[in-house]
Amino acid sequence: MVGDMHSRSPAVRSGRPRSAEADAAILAATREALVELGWSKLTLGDVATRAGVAKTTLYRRWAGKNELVVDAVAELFDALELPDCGSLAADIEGVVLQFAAILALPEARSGLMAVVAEATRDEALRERIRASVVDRQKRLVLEGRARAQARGELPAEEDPESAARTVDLIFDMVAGAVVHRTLVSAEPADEEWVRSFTRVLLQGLGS
Amino acid sequence: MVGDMHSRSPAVRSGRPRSAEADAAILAATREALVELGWSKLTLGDVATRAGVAKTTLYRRWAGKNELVVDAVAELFDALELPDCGSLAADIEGVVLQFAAILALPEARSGLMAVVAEATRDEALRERIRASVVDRQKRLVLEGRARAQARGELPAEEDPESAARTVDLIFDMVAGAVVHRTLVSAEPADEEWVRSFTRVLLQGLGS
Amino acid sequence: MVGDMHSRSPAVRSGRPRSAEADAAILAATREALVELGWSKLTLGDVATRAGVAKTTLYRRWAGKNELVVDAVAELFDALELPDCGSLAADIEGVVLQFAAILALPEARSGLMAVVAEATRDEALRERIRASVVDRQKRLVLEGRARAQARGELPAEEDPESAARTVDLIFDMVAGAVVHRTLVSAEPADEEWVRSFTRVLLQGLGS
Amino acid sequence: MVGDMHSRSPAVRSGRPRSAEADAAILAATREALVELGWSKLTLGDVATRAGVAKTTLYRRWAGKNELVVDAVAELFDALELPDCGSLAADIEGVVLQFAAILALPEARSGLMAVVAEATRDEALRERIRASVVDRQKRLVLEGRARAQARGELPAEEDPESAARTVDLIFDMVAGAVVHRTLVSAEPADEEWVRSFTRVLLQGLGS
DNA sequence: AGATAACCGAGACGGTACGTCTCGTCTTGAT
DNA sequence: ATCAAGACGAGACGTACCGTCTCGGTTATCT
Repeated sequence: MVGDMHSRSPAVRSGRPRSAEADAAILAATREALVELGWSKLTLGDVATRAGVAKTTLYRRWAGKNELVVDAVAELFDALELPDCGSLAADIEGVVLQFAAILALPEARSGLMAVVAEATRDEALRERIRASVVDRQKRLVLEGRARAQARGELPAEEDPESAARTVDLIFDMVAGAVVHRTLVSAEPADEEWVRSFTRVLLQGLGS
Repeated sequence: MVGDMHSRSPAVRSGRPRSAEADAAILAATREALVELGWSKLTLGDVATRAGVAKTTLYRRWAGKNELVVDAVAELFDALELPDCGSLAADIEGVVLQFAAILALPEARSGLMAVVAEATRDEALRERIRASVVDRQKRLVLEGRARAQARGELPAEEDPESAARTVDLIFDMVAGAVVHRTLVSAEPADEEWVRSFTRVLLQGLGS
Repeated sequence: MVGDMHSRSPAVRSGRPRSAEADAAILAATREALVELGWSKLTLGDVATRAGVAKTTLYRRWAGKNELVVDAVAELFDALELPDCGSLAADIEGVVLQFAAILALPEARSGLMAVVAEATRDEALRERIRASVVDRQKRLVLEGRARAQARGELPAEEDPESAARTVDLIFDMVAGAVVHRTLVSAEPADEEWVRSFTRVLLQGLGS
Repeated sequence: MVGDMHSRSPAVRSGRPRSAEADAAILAATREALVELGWSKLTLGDVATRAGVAKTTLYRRWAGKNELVVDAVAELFDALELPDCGSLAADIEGVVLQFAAILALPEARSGLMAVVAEATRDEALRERIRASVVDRQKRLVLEGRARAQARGELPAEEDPESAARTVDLIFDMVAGAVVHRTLVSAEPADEEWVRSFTRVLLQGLGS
C-alpha cells in the first residue's frame, strides 16, 4: 500500500534507497496531527518532527499537504470489508455502519472533507482520492450486488450500462447520506439511523 | 440579509456608521476570489484589495476567513425556491435541480466543502453554517411535505417526533447524494440523474 | 545616519510609520552577532531575534545580509576624526591609529572583508560600501592635506587631476597597509608599526 | 578530461586509482565555479558535479569550502616570479604587475577576500592562507632585496630583527595597496599606477 | 456650531509556516 | 576497497499571510 505510491523503478536504482519505515512513521504522524490539530492547523514541519524525520524527506515523497493527507486517510479505509450477514439488508447495514465508524474517527473527519474541497480545483488530487478512497468503497457495492444476485435477492442485470449507472447512483446515495449525516448535520450515523436509511434505500431500489 | 449579521444591540449608536456598501463589496469580492483562486489560495488581504477596502474593515465585521466565506456562499442559496410543478415528484426534481445548479457554481464548490471541513472542529462555525445554509434548505423539505399532504399525496403524520426524524433523513439523503455526485464523483447532477434519484427516493419513502 | 538609508518621502506618508528604534536595535544586534558568530554564521533570523524584531521587519528595510552588515559596520567609522597634533606626521599617525583601532574590533574584522569580498560581484554593494565606509575615510586624507598646506608643510597643488590621483594613491596605501597588516598578517597595527609606516609614507611623498 | 580516468587500467586491486587527477579536477572545477558564481553562491555539491566526482570524495580530501577555495586560489599564485629587469625599481614594478594581474582574475577576486574574511575567526585557516598564499609572495620580497644588495642598490642589513620587520612592512604595504586598489577602490592597478606606487615606496625606503 | 465617537484607507508590526536549498553524513550497488 | 549516486537529519533562506496596531483623516450623531 505504501510502497506503490512512489514507485518508479528505471531498471537500476543507484544510491541509498528510501527508508520504508519513514513512510509509515510519516503517515501515522499525519493522522496523529489530524486528530490533535485538524486539517487547517496541521503543518508539514510539525508532521516531520512527530515522525522523527526531516522536512526534506517528507517533501521528497509527497508533493504537499493534500497528497499526504489523502494517503494518510486512505489507509483508514483499508479496514472496510463486506460482511456476510445472510441478507442483502443486513449486509448493507453492516457495511454502512463500518463506513460510518470510519467517518466518526477524528482523523478522517478532519481530513477527508478538506481534501475533497481542495480536489474541486485539482484534477490530479481528485483522481488520487478516487483511486485511494472512493474506488476502494465502490468495490463493496459491486460485491454486495453480486452476492445478492447469487442469493436470488436481486435479478441479474441485463443492460450493463444501466447497471453501472445504478451502481454509481447507489454509491452516491450511500456515501453522500452518511457523510452529510456525520459531517454536516453532525449527528451520529448510529444503528437506528442506518436501519431507517437502508430500509428507504432498498425499498427505493426494489422496483 | 447582510444587515442582520452584525447585530445591533445598544439601541443607540454614536459615531460614524459602518458602510453598507462595504459589506456587499466584500462578499462579492469573496465570491470572485473563490472563483479565481479557490478556498485555500484565497487571502483576506486580497479580498480587501478587490473590495477596495482596508483589511481592518474586513476584520471588524468577520472573525476570519471561515465566517466570511460562509456568508458569501450562503447568499447563493437565497435563490432556492420550491417550485409548484403539480406533483410531489416534479416539485422535488425541480428543487434538487436548483440545488445542483448552485453546487455547480465554482464559488460554491470551492468554498462550501472547505468550510464544512473546518466546521468539524469548530462548533460555532457549524452552527453558523446550519443557520445560514442548511436550515434555508431544510425549510424547502418541510414546505414540500406540507404541500404534498394538502394535495393528498402524503398522509398526515401522527407522531411528530418520528416525522422530524424522517425529515432529517430525507434531507441528509437529498443533500448528501447531490453533494457527493457533484463534488466527489465529479459528475453533473443533470436532469436524468435527478429523475433516477427522485424515483428511488420517493419509492423508498412511499411505504 | 540611519534615517537617510531608506528615505523616500512622496509628499504624503500614509499608514503606520516605521519604527525608528527598530533600525538602531537591528544594527546593534547585527554587530553583536558579528562579534559572537562572525559573518558566515550570522543569520538574519538570529539578528531579528536579538533585536526583538520580526524577520519581516528586517527584510522590509534591507535587501539582505550584505547591505545590513555594511550599514552596521559603517556606523563604526563615524567615530573617525582627524586629530590636530601639530604636525602632518603626528596627525597621520593619529588617524591611522584610530583606523587600526576600528579594524581591531571583532565586529569590524568579521564583517568588513566579507562584504568587500561580496562586493567583487555586486556593483551596487560596492557603491554602498564606498558611500558608507570609504568616502568617510577619504575625507580625512583631504582634510589632512589641506591642513598641512595651511601649515606650509606641503606645497599647494598645481594640477588638480594629478592631485586627485595622489590622494587616491595615498588612500589605497594607507587603508591597504593597515587592513593587510591587521587582517591578513594578523599582527597588531600598534604605535611602533604605525610610526614606521608613516615615516616611509611621508618620506616617499616628500619629493 | 575527467572522463579519461574511467578508462584507466583495472589493476590487480579493486578500486580506482584516480585520486591525483580528481584533485586537479576538483580544484579546476572550484575555480570555474568561483568565476561563474562567486564565493557565496558556490556550493560543494555543485563543485563535485562539475568535477564529475561524488560529494563524498570531496569531503574526504578537504574539510570544507574554505580549505578547498584556499587551495584552488593558491595555485594561481604559483605563476608569480621575480623578473630580472636590471634595477630594483623595475623588478618591483614587474612583480607588482604580476600580482595585480592575478588579483584581476575573477576566480581570485571572488575567493581571496572571502577566505581572508573567514580567516579572521579561524586560526587554522589563517595559517593555511599564510602557508599557501602569503609566504609564496613574501619570498619574492626577500629575493628582491638580496638581488638589490648584490647589485649594490641596497646596503647589507645589520640588525636581522629590524630587517625582518622591514620586510613585513614592505610586504603589507605592497600587497595591501594592490589589494585595496583592486578590490575596494575597484580601479585597475595598471602600469601607470604601479609606477607611481613603486616610486613612493622606494623613495620612502631609501633613507 | 462644536464635540465626540466610531468609522475609514494605508501600511508597519511580531509571528508562523511555507517550500527550497545546502550542509555534511550515511547507506547502497557497481567496478 | 573505492567510487557515483543519492537519501538522510538539520537548519537557514526569503516570501506570503496572519491578525493587530498605529497613523492621519472622514463622517455621523449628540449636545
